[in-house]
Amino acid sequence: MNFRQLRYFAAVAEEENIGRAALRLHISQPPLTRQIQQLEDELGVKLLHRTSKGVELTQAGDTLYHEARNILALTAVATERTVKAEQGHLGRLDIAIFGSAILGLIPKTVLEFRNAYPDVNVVLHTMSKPDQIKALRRRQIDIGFNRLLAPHEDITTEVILYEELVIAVNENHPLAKKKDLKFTDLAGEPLILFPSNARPGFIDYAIRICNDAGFSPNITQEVGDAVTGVALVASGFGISIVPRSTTALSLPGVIYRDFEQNKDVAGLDLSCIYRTDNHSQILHNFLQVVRRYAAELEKKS
Amino acid sequence: MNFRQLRYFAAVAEEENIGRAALRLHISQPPLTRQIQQLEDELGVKLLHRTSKGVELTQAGDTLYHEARNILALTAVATERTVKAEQGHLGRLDIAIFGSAILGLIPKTVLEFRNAYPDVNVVLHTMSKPDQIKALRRRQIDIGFNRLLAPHEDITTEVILYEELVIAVNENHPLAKKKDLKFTDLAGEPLILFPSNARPGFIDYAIRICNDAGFSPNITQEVGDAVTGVALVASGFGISIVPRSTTALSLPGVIYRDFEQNKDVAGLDLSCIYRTDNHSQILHNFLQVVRRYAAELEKKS
DNA sequence: TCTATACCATATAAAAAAGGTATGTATACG
DNA sequence: CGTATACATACCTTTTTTATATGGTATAGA
Repeated sequence: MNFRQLRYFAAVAEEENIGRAALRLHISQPPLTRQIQQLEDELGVKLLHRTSKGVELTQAGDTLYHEARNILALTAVATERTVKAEQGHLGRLDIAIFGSAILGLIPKTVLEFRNAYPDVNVVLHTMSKPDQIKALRRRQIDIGFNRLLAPHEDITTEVILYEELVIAVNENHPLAKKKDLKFTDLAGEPLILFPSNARPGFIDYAIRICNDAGFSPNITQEVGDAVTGVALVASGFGISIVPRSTTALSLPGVIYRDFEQNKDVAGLDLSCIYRTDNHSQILHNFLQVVRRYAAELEKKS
Repeated sequence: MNFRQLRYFAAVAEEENIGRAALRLHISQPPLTRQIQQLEDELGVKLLHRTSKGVELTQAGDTLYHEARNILALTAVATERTVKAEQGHLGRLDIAIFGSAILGLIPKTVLEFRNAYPDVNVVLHTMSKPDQIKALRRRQIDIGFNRLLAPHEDITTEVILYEELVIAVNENHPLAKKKDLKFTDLAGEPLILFPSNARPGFIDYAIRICNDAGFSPNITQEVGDAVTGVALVASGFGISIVPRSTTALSLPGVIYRDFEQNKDVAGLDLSCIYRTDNHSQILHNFLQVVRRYAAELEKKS
């Protein structure tokens, strides 16, 4: 059995007349007769009653006709889906994010991507930095988002955006009133930093930039994620340095303040990582959405 | 696209190696390479990444692989179902019955047929005699059951069984005590007959056989079906003549009595009708079940 | 760095399949 | 009783598919 025979048979079934079906198929009548005969021989089943005015389906023929329509329709869908898959409109994208990355760019990007590519199944995984690298190599994820990423041989690191650091203080804290906030004003202040569960991370980076500024930070608390950290600021446990995207999280009593001459204060990257040898069109499409969205953010600021 | 290409591609996808797949398919490697290339060209889609150790599926290739498996499986099922349909194991059978035929042979036959041919969809239609003929001609039904059928040119009438007539009387009625019941004993008795909604029917037949016996029947009541008729007998409205199969219906106060020398009293056929040109295997299989069951009944009596 | 090996790709000739034309056969219809 | 219509068959041509032989490329090991 082959597609041609099914296609031919469906035409004959619909026309109930071999000659007319042949006309419709743009072939002559004898080859069509032969193809139907071959189909019957191969199945060992009479599909048509030959009458003087044409043919009519036997019960077996009727059954096969419905099956054939089904198969032919499915085949059309199959090619369609294959082409869609090639264009990155169909498939699956596994994205790794880190805890506090739920804020800001990532959720909006993912949302936009899902709208643009509704047939791509997007799966989000929360993963630490080293786990993201491992999962990429194991091909468990296609792309990961993180900060302060070290370069790897087989993995491309692409900086999506650079975020300035801002300070989160309780509204009752003296620094909340002070203008022209400088980085060195943090000396001696009780610092709350996150995340504490991925090393090397923001904390190590914060220590380094404090040292560069000429003082040792007084880290009183390490927490796992931004929400907890800012919550502690709200409760008056101390102050915190956070990337600007965290300001999307507004808690009562918490005030975010820019540093004076922010350009001089070191900022923080948000990067994504993916296997350099991953030429998936889906990944490519997703990266385009990310880049476009990041460029928009850049323009606004 | 054709089945061969899908079959070949599925093998390549599973082996991840064209040479090995060719071995499995019992063809040499170059034609397989070419078939895959043609498939790719036709779809305009790269299905495989060629590597040094073999091939691996692209996202499009993976998509097509799953579709291909689906189509191939469906095709196998299609041939299976077509053969089953030819053997009368798959399809639909529309049966027409008349009101009181719910008793006796028909339900048991249908049940047995459904057990033997579970993939045949049996649909029962309640229909009067002329409607059955019409529905047969319109191919709305495949077979009808009825009594006292006139012959038709295009329709085969097959007597399934011949039922003797018995009398249904109330236990308090004088005839209930009388032995050696003769047909002429019915003269003057109030008769309840059915069905009243299909002419010519049993009623006309009853009038005729009474006339033949030398008296005019005293028909006091015509009702639509056996259940109502026998219920009236139970209530003492009169007596009734019924085919023996009706005795399956036992109501309090109703006694069924045979006629003496029953052979002489005319009986009643139960026949089935079907289009003479209907060579459906399903119908054939159903008729076999009916005949076997009728033969069993015959043997018992 | 060279060679052996294991792949996939290409070229060509033979075999198989599909298509076309002409003709045959059966049935309905005027 | 001939004509028209529809499917079947015979025979030849064209296209498609396969196998064999050969070439090219990347990897592994000496």
